[in-house]
Amino acid sequence: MSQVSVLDVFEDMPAQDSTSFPDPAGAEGGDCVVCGDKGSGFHYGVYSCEGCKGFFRRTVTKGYVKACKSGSKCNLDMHTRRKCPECRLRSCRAAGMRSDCLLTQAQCMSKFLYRKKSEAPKSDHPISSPNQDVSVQSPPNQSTGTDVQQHKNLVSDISNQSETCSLGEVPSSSSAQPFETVPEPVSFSQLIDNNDTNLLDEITSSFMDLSSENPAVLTRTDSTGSDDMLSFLALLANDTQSIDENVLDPSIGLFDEVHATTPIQGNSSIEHAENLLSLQRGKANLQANDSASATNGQASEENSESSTSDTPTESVNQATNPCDLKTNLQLSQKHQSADEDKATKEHTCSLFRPGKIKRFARPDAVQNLSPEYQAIVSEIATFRKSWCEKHHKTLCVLIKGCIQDNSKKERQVRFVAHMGVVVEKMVEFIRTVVHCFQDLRIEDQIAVVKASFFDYCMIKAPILLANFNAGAHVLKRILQAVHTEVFNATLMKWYEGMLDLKIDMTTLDLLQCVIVVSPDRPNIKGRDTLEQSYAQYIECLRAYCKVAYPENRLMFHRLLSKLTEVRTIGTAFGRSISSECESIIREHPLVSEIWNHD
DNA sequence: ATCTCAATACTGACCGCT
DNA sequence: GAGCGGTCAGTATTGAGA
Repeated sequence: MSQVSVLDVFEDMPAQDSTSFPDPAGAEGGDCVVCGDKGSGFHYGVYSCEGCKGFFRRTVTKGYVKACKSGSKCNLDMHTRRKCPECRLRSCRAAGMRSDCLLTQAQCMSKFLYRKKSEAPKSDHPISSPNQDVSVQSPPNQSTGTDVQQHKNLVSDISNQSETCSLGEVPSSSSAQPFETVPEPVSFSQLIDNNDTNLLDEITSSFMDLSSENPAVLTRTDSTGSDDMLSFLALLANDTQSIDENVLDPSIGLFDEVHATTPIQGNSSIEHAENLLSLQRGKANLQANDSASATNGQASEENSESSTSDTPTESVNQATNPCDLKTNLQLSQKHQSADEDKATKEHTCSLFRPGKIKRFARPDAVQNLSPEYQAIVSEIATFRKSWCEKHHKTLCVLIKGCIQDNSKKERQVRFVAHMGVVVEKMVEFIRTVVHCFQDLRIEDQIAVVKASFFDYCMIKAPILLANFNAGAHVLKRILQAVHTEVFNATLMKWYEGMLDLKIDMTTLDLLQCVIVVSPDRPNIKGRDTLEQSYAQYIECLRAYCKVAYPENRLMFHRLLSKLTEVRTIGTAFGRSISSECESIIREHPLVSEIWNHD
C-alpha cells in the first residue's frame, strides 16, 4: 500500500486563510467545512465535525496517509470521507486546517507528565524511581540512619573528587555574580518545608516511576540514569573546540565507537573529509574574524571560504586539535568502514549526516545588517571567542573525565560540579552581552537565570553535537539515559528539528539572548526592561534571518516555534537531571539554586 | 478462487482538562 | 464555553491458512 507524507500534501496545498470561510453560525446550521457532516466547533482553525477533527489530528501526528488511487481528485462528503484518506487530508488542508494548532510532541509529553503527577497520590505512595536516592523516599523531616550515612558519603565523595580529579577551576558558588548574595546552602528539607508548591511539584514529578504505572506507554530503558548526562552537560557548557578535541583524541576509549556508529549517506569519503575540514575552517575563521571584530568594532562571522591558516588563534587550535586534512581523511576511512555496517547501525544516528550543516558560516550576512544589529552580533562573537580561550583546557579535561569515570556516582558528582561551569558561562554571557541585565534588580537577575537556564542549554545542544560530527554516539548514550523511550523519542524529534533548520552559531547565540530576556518568566518584577531588550533581540534575529537565510523566508517564524518548544523540552530536561542527581545537587548551593524557585 | 478468522488499523463520539 | 488531546467501542482492512 503506497503512502504519501503529510508534508508533501501540505506543500502541494497551501492552507487557506480560514477566516475567509463563512461564519458557521449562519451557514447551514454549522456544517463541517471539510465533509459537510454536522460540525462540532472550530478545530485546528476551521469549523469541522468530530470525525474530521480526529482524522486530522491522527494523520498529522502519524505523518503519512494512504495514497489516493484516483489522482487525488476524489469527491468527498460525509459518506465517502473514509474511502480516501489522502483526499480527506487535502480537503482538511484546503479548508484551512492548520497543523501548527496541534500540540507538539514535547507539549504532549509535558501534559502527560503533568497529569501523571496530578494523579499520583503524594502522601500515601512514596514516589519511587529505580535510580532514586533513598533519602528522597522518606518524608523530608524523617531522615533515616541510611539517609544520614549516604549524605556523609556524598559529602566525602565530593570532597575527594575535588581533590583528585583534574577539573581545573570548577567554580564554586563564589565564582560569579549575581550569585554572590545567594550561596547559602539550601537543604532538601528546607526546600520541602517552604511553601513553594512549584518546587514541590517539580521534585514530585521528577521522582515519579511512570513505567510501573503504565508500562505499555512509558518504559524505562536499561540505562543507569544520568551517566551520560554528565558528558552532555559538559558539551552544553562548551563551545566547539573542547568537544572537538575530545572526539578526535584517540586516547579516549570511545573514539572508535563514536565514528563507527556514524553512517555516511551518499557522500564519498573524500567529500566527507572536505565537509569536516570546512567546518574546522569555519571555526578557525570565526576566531580570526572575532579578533578582527573586537578590534574594528565590525561584526564579522565565520568564514569558511576565505580563512587562512596563519592566524595566531588557529595556530593554537592546531596545536591542540589535530584537525588537519590527514586526520579528517582518517576519520572518513573509519566512516567508510562503518558504511558496511550501516544497515544495523543507521537507525541509531540518522541525525548526523555529514554535510547537513552546510552553512556553518555566513560572513556576508552580518555585513548586511544595520550598525545596531552588527554591534549586537559582534559582541556575541567576541564573547564566544574569549570564553573558548579561557575555559578550553578546563572543559576538555572535564569532558574526558565525564567519559572515563566508571561509577555512576563519580559521574554525577562531576556533572553537578560542572553544572556550576554552565551556570557561570550563562551568567557571564548574560552580563557581557545582554546589557539590560545590569539594569535589573538583583532578584530579577537571579530569577532570569533560574527560569531560562535549561532552555539556554537545550537550544544549542543539537547543533553543537552535530557540528563536530561526533554527536551520534554521544547523543545515543545521552538519550538512553533520559529515562523513558517516549522522552527519548521526543528529544530525538527535537534534535532533528533543530538540525534540519541548518542554522549557524550566530543564530543560536541570538536565540539564547531571546531566551534569556523573555519577559514572561515567573517572579520577574522589572518586566518592562526585559520587554524592551526582548523586542530588540527579536528584531535583530528577524533581521539576521532575513540576510542569512534569504532562501528560507519562514526561518524566523520557525525559530519562534522552536523557542516555544524549547521551554517544554528544557523543563523536562531539568526534571530528568533532578531525578538522578537530587542528593548531589543539594550539596552544591549554586547548582541547587537553579531548582529553587522561591 | 473463495471463505474464515484473527490481528491490526482506522473511525468518531464522548470525555476531561486547560 | 471553546478547543485541545485521550479514550475506547465499533467498524474496516489485511493477511494467513484451510
